Amino acid sequence: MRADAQNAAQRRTYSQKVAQKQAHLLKAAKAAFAKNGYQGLRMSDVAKRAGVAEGTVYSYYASKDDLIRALVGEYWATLTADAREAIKNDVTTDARLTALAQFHIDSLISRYDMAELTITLGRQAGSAISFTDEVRAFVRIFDDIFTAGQDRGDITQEAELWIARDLFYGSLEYSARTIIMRAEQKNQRDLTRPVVDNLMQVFRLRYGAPAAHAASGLPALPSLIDRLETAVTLLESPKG
Amino acid sequence: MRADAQNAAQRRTYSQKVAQKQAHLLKAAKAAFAKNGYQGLRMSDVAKRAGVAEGTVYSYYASKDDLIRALVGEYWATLTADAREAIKNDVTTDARLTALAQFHIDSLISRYDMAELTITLGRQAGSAISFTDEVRAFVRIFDDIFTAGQDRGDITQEAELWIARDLFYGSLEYSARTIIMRAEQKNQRDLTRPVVDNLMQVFRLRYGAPAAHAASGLPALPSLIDRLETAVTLLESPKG
DNA sequence: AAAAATAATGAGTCAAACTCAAAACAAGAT
DNA sequence: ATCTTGTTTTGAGTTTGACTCATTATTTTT
Repeated sequence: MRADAQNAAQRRTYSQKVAQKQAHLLKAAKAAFAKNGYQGLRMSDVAKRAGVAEGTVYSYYASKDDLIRALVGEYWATLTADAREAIKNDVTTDARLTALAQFHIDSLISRYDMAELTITLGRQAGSAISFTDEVRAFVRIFDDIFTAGQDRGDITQEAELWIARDLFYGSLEYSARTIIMRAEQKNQRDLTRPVVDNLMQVFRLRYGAPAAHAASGLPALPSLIDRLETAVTLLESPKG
Repeated sequence: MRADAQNAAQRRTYSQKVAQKQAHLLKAAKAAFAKNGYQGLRMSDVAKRAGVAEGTVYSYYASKDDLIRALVGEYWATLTADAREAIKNDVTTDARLTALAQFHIDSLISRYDMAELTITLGRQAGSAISFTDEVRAFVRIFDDIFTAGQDRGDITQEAELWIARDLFYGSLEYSARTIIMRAEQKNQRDLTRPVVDNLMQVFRLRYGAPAAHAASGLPALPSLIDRLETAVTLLESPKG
């Protein structure tokens, strides 16, 4: 089996341990990467850790980048599963988004290198950024909650999904970076909480999630404003 | 002069063209980088473009990373100057933030590779992210507008600067990425505008910028809400 | 114009990704 | 069981490209 893992995985005859071997190599790569990062990862080290010759690694992954890409893909796949798990007990749109935000910023902080690599690898050869299916699957978690929220009437219809999504993930990622830079902090939850709170506050204000009132103590917009302004107009009119 | 540009620049005697030479090399590096990116940049290519031997490059920049770092630093320095230029005609907090947002997302789209590199380089050797002074100077533009806005009463006092900043830059950076991915678009302004509009809307809602009403047509919060609720309470009370 | 200090040069070193011909192995076929 | 054929593994060798350093060229000082 040379260089094309996809095809090999589908072949019926001969040893069918390809997937297993790949997973084994990936595990070795994971350890090697964790130790030294992307630049510091040596293919020879991966081979040694996996207990195979260097050439063998290349028959499963065509290049170092290919290997790292698989690593990143696996990371996102796990992340997606974990994120879905993390939000599954929450029923309201608001609570689900909050749980997702908290989960995401925590994950980012613990493995920021992965998020970074995701971006870096995308650009490598060609000029345009391209994400793997795994990343798309992760992003879809937000999309699902958001559009479901729209269907339920928790979220304003006029919202542009992609912009809301970028606001959500973008701010969390940036804040994760900021928090990592202030490395001293022991209890990082003290820093992530305000970030999540602020983001959710913003979401409630901008994208209106009436269902969330009780929990947040914030007024729902814009319905409340409409009610108030109507009332005030009456109050302020000569007639009284 | 060997490997330590800082010291050399301070020396009085001998040829004082060091800074000039460095700039010349940087220009060559810029061209080489623009063509092939970080991985694709060859030190030999830089030398050839600058019309010097490869060893000479190393006497001005100790390593490839060092050279790239200088490149990124110069990019941010220019960006900072341009950004300050772009906002200098706007006087209100709201208009200044809008101008900065629009400028930033446009810049990101035209040179996304630089923003990317900034993050990548930070992590390189050590484990913690570290930004250059140039990046800090750029970030400070937002901080200056924001704190000045707080002083003027345009922005709510309780706002946490760093969280607001991350929301601002984070969402813009993410959206820039999204827009780049949809490469077909000719007139990208059609895509950046809604992003900026949405972000500013969010900022007005969350951080309250009363000065912006007229322009946006949006009510200022929370002061308006307070006023309205007081009025409605009166209206709704038995007394009338 | 000789000596001293500094800078530029490029052939050479070295590390690490990647290749490939040969060896080892597995699965039928006889 | 043994042979044949197809598959996988191997690791010595190639290649690439960052980086070094003894030598040469240039500039400044005396």
